[in-house]
Amino acid sequence: MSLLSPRILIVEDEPAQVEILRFNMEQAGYEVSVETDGEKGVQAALEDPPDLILLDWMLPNLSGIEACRRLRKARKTREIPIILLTARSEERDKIRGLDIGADDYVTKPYSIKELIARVRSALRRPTTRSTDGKLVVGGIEVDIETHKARFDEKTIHLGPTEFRLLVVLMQNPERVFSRSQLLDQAWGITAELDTRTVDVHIGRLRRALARAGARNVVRTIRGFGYALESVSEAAR
Amino acid sequence: MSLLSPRILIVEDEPAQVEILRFNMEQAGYEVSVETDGEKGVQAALEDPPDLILLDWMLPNLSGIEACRRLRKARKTREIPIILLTARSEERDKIRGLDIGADDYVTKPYSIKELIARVRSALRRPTTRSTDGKLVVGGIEVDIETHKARFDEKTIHLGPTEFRLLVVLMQNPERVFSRSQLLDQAWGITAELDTRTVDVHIGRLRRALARAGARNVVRTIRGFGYALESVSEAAR
DNA sequence: CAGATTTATGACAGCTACGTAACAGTTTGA
DNA sequence: TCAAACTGTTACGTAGCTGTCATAAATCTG
Repeated sequence: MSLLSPRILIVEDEPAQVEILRFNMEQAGYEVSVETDGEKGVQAALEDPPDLILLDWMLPNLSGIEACRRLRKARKTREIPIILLTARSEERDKIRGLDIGADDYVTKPYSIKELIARVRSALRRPTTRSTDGKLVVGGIEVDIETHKARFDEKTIHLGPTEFRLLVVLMQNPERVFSRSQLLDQAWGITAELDTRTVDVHIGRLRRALARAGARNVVRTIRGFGYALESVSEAAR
Repeated sequence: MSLLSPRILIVEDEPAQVEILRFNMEQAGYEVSVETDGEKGVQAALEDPPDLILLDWMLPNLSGIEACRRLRKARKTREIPIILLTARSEERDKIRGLDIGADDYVTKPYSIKELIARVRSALRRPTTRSTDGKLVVGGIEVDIETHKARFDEKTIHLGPTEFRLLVVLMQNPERVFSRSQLLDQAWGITAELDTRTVDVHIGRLRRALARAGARNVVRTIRGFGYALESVSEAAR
């Protein structure tokens, strides 16, 4: 998910509806973009994938159902939660939407409160937003889902920041990260911290790893930053 | 279970709901039959026992709760998983639903995806209910049907909320849940509560577990949330 | 080698997230 | 009906995490 507020793409042709949706979603703290037909909606989603899509059922150019199907086919948009907006009179059709992979649907007239609740819930759903799975690099094992880190069967105890730092490094073993890049990825874009702070946390991470027996794992690249040693030179 | 696709009996009086449910269940690969009141529902289930029953709470003729009770009494239907569908305003009733022996409940408005997931999960349970209608993690045993929890032969006394919380955690041992996710799952997606409320209930759950001798079961992940420890790490 | 530059580390004050008790408002069950 | 049980919120103490700085150590440069 974006580090800032989640981005929602609204695909809806009726201007009045658009305004209602836009207003409420913005109120709820989301960043909103709008497309007014199915074709453009799919295009926009492919070019710059949002975190969630609110998709009207009846659309000019490309029906909601077809748009939905296309979004599910493309890799870039496959995982994005889609909530269908359908009118009551379109009852029968709307149902079919779920079959093609919408996450949820809401019937008009809908309660804004309910819609927001569903949006929030969809964004939180772990199944959609899964970077999970285990990361294994040079004897170190990190499981994001259970939030556990181990080396050689021994649990590595890490603070929140150290954990995020380790995850970032492990997602790209061997790759060199500058201090600013690490700040971006492990702290968030908005962090305005002294880059020296990274040093300190790298130090703390190293100590935690050492306590579990993993040494020489985080490599210092003088003048550039840090990287993870993917081949365990510690196992010597 | 039937040799062909599992058969689901839907007992629900609102036509719109029926259509949504029927369509989605058929899409998910189940064979569907429908009854529109409690009396007929029980009859149909007795005559030709389905593999699972989706039971609306508010029904003409015979309330969901009563239907549920009758289904649990009859030998032919005793083993059939029942999922209760309840509206949010009927919140407190739903709790009673679990007492009567429903396997699970879903509050409206529910996400279709979630409902399907629960149906699948209920059907996945082997027919040997004695072992698998129960959740067992690290010495703790929870029986959703009877609404009872035990640790080491000792009964754990839990309030309704604590019980739901424990069930959610036990359905995914080790997995880390954020406070919001726990609110979604144990309270419902429309719940608008302070996330700190979760802390308090976790505390209550811990105390209840401790009274039965189960310690260090609920792990705190600072900055993230909570998870269930599947292997007792009492050694600390 | 000396001086310059960069990194490692210990110390520390401030802060945040967590655990818990207390409480008032409800619900439940006898 | 009343007593007991349950719920969500608040307040407060505390452990542990965070970011900064000062200083030591390492590395580079000429």
